[in-house]
Amino acid sequence: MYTYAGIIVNNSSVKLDKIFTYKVPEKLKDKIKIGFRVKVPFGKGNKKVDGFIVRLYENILNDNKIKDIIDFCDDFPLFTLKDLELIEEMRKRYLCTYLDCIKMFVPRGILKGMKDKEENLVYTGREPEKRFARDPYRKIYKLVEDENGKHTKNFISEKYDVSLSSINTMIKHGFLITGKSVVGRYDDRKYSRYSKKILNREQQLAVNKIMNLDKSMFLIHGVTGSGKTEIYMQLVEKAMKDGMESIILVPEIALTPQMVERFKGRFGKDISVFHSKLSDGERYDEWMRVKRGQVKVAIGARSAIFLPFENLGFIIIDEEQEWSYKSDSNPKYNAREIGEMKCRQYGCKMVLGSATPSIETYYRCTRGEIELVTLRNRADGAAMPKIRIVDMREELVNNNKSMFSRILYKSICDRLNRGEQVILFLNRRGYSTFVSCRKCGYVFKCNNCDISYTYHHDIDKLICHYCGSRIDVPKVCPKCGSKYVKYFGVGTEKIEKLIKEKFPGAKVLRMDFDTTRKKNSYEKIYNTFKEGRADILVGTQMIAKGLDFKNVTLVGVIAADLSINLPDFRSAERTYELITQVSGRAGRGQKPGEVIVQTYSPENYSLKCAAKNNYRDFYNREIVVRKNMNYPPFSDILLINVSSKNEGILIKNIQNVGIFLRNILEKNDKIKMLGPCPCEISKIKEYYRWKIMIKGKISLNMAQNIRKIVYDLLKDVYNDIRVSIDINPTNMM
DNA sequence: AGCACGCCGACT
DNA sequence: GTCGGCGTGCTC
Repeated sequence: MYTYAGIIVNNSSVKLDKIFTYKVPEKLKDKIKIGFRVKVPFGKGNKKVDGFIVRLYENILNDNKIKDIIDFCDDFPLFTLKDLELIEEMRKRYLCTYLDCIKMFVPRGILKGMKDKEENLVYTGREPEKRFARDPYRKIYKLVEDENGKHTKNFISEKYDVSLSSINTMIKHGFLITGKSVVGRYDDRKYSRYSKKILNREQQLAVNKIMNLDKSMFLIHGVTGSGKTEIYMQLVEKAMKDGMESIILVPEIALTPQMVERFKGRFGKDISVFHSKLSDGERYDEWMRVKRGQVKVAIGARSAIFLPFENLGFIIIDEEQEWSYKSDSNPKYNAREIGEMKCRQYGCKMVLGSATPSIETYYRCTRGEIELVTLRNRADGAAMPKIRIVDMREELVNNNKSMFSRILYKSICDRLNRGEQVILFLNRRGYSTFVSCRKCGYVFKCNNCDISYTYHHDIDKLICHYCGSRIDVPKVCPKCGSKYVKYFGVGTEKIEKLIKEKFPGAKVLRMDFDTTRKKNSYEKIYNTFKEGRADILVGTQMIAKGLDFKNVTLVGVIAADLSINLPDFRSAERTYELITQVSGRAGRGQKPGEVIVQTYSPENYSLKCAAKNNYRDFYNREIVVRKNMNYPPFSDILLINVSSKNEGILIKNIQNVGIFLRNILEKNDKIKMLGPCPCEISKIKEYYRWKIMIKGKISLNMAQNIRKIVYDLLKDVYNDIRVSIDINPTNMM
């Protein structure tokens, strides 16, 4: 019998991140368990707040000051003992609060007091008689009889165009009966069957290896189009036959209708789909379906890793290198790492898949921690596209100052003549990426951010891509008054315009943040291009992944240098990935594909290796760089970011934190501290930003200490300074 | 985070 | 002599 319980209060303050002890009243004693949400009196006013049970004690040392739990909030615990283990581990590892972690395991709907959705459904009663034995009553009675207890009266009235008042009359006389029942909020429309495919030899070997080898982690390294999805599906199916459940994680962007269709088409009602567009209610329902054991498979973005399965067989993470698996708000978890923790807990297998694995994961393969499974061929036997690197410096020498190399220009002409489609990729939206004065060099910058304005031609305004502020285009330089205001740098909008000028006969579409803002505009552009109603698609990052157009035979990368030159140790890895991914958009049908990559640094090894489609070569070069520079996977990086509207207070305090940390870290020669220094983007939305980077083998304890020091030193300026501490962030800026 | 306590100035 | 300003500190 437990008499006392340790509780985490539902209040997100860092200062309340501790376990409070409460007394369990007699009436709850026999039912109390870890994971229950309870109502407790809290604070001087004994305000009723929610709390989560994380400890149970038979006795405690002294119980003065201790208050009683009022009651349970739900009739079942919201998380299990295993979940609690994970919560504790996450709190340590991701340097956040208990509550931050607990919230990942509990759908928001429950905390908001949502319940199952109930509706008054209509059933048949006794048959209409006497003056009611005629239409419309008989007709309505028949309609209801056909789908007894399936619909609400409003639905019937709308669908079959009968009057609501007739239905009400029938209910009044007992010809129809209404009854409350629980209805799902999830979409239960039927999907056309997506039938099982026969695996080729390579795929079959992969499935066998994963099923039979006594290892828990696997990486499927397969070229784009090698049929990884079918492998996942067959693994999941095998697990289902053994009564085991599976989670499949995909990057948010990949949760396209096509992907969902495939999985629903194969697994029907047994699968639950999670994506960021679900409402709280839909999310709640899907979570409950998992909790009640009604679904065996879930596919979703990173947060789906927390679904309450209890009998896991597989955790599958597609495109494992994707940064979107790492959360950028607390808890700053990486779903890959959570997957690994769950694997240990449940003894299940984890399967990572990628055409361009992260350096960290591949390194672990070479060390035998993860079993490598390689797929060398495309499932349908199609050839990989040919990638050509074009040196833009030579174009300049040959007096070609345009954005298009001669070969790209000629290739586009070819495709247009043959009626094939072209994709042009440029990772920058807008028209001109900066505007400056030719006389004094003044660059137009946003007042709220340390970012130059981007000129957008279609609305004829300057826009800040960080805070969204927009201003009219100045006619004269605000600094020197000259009229020589000029536009530099090229974005997708300008590429679209240039293409229209150079190829007046071609139909051009643009897909970027600006053209897909409206609902369904993404699908619209996608379908227009897919159905061949356009010849050239210009786009940003957005078009790099997943899109499958059979008639695209040419992909042009306008400026590969953009991603090469980012101030981030992962820029080479990202460049390799990007080039490989955009290349994957070419030649997906019968006709072979070609890729043209324009750059000013053609000797760059990530480009060269991507062009040869040789991941091993790339990895071997990159891992040496990481080793020499002591970057992950050979070290951890702890990034402390602080921001404030008050630059003076910010600098003074971060300098102080810097001095303290340096003092402590100096003793450890395995750890290096860089900064404090302003971030690359030193101001966003009126907030000045500074950072401290700590690099080396950082133990959990060390990280915990650093966090404590930072929070202690900043506790008096808590209202003025925002702090973020991130272990192994994806974005170094 | 929120709330109470507490110690100062302005006002009935 | 009281009302209310927000600085300080605690919450089982």
